[in-house]
Amino acid sequence: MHSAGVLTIGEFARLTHLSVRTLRRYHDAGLLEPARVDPASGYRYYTVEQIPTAQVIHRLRELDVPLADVRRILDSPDPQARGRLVAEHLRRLEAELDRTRAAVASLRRLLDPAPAALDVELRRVPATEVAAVAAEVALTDVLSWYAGAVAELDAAVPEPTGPPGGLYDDALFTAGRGHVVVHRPTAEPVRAGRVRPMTLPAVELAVATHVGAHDDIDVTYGELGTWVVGQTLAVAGPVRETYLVGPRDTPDPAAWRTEIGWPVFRVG
Amino acid sequence: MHSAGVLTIGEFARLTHLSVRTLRRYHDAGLLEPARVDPASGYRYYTVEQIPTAQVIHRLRELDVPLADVRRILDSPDPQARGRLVAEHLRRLEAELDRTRAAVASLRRLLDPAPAALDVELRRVPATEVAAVAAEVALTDVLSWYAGAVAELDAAVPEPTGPPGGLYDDALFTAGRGHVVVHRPTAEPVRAGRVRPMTLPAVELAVATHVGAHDDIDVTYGELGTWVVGQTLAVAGPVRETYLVGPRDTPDPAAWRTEIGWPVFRVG
DNA sequence: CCTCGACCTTCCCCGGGGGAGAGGGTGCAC
DNA sequence: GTGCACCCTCTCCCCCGGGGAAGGTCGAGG
Repeated sequence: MHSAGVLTIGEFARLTHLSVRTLRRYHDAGLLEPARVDPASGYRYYTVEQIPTAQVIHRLRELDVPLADVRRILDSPDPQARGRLVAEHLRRLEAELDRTRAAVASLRRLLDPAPAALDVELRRVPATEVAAVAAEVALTDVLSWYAGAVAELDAAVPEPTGPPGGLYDDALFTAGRGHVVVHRPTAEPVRAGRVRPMTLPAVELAVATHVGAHDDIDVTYGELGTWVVGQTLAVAGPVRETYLVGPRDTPDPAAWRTEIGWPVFRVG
Repeated sequence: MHSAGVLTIGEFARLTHLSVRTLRRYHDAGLLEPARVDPASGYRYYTVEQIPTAQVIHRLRELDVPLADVRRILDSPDPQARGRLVAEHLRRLEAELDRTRAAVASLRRLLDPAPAALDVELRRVPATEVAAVAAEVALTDVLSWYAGAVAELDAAVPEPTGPPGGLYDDALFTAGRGHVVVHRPTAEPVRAGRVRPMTLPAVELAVATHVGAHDDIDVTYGELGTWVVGQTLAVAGPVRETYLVGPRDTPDPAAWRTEIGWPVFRVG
């Protein structure tokens, strides 16, 4: 069984620096079909022409591309489609890198004692008429969903009477998905596309303003919660955020200001 | 049960944006002990003072720090020790980022058609006397092990008669760990520390030279293997690498030259 | 023919959770 | 008193990309 260019799985493994185990798995997953499988013995035979494919798979796996996506990339017929899929994964890597950087920065701030006290205000808010887009959203999708919803909202609301805001169900954070509303206050009811008129009920809010990008926002949530509990109050979602200064206003995250309003009620 | 500052697990989850499930898991793992556990009901009670700890854990998990390491970080008493552990993880992240960058660059090269043909030479090599450091090494540790071994070797060998080289067992790549030897040719036997005299046996080698950093080296291995198979030869490890130009010579990876010699034998 | 290595399949394990469901206790409002 | 939201424990199963081991079969060489 040594015709020229035909390799057993072990030889192929040595030439590609993949393990035999991994090659079998790639076969089962439909990623790298052996050139021939002996029907009697089940032996897998590979050819040298498959080495470059194996190397591409190897690189994609080093980039943590899931096997299913690797298959899609390899199956896409023309190089352009392939390039698009790869580029999309690279964008995903970039985004993850941004998140990592943000977590590192936030961790440094958490470990350095940052005693800056938070201003918290108790505010009674009347019922408000808004134009809103609402949906059940997963936590991982909330940023992209928000981008689309706010764009549609901006297009539909000609003269908003205040900055945009959002309502976030507790379950979004504790269960990973929940009801989310993005809204802008309006004088007239607006109904277009996904946009619907909506009345935000009157509530009593504990309000604090978060300064900076949102990577740290749970810290402000924690401080706000600490204050609320210290006042013998309790929180009762959904929480309201108001984007006083956001990416629409300035590209510098350090200048962003987000008002967090947590509905409270008295305990005991 | 609503004394000021004491929270049920659900309330604590809302304040920290962690799931109830995860908080229970962190308790079981000894990461975040509730301030009080009711012996009758088993209810976990947390205090607002624990919020910052929960946030640090959250950040570390965002950085993929394993729970066991998170525990070590939290358990380390003084802030300096903590900072060291965190810094160590950040270094690990940096290293991974480097690997990711290398994989991206290599992937681009693989997807662009790079037809540059490889020069392969069949060479009969006589037995050679060398000074060597050998060990059983895991693939993940090979770079750091190599750095230490080559430093010791350089210190022990006053007048090497050629560039440094390495021997790598097949199992290193296919099983993740294997026998590795780093050596330099010498006129006189050298024995110091881990350094031992050794005779490299005479073999017939298929030799190719890899140009550039080692992130791509498996591509050259694949091309060399393709050539060998095309000559109706077969490879038989361990493979030999000779570092003609390496990091010791120039910091520019593009100028590095690594000779790869694969022992071959005739088939059929 | 026998042995040995290479190959085959199948099953369990890892980590850090998510999800579901059973079976029961707790605390608060109506 | 009753409903209901919340909490408890416990048990299984799932995700992913492998690693490892068990036990069987194949092929080549002496």
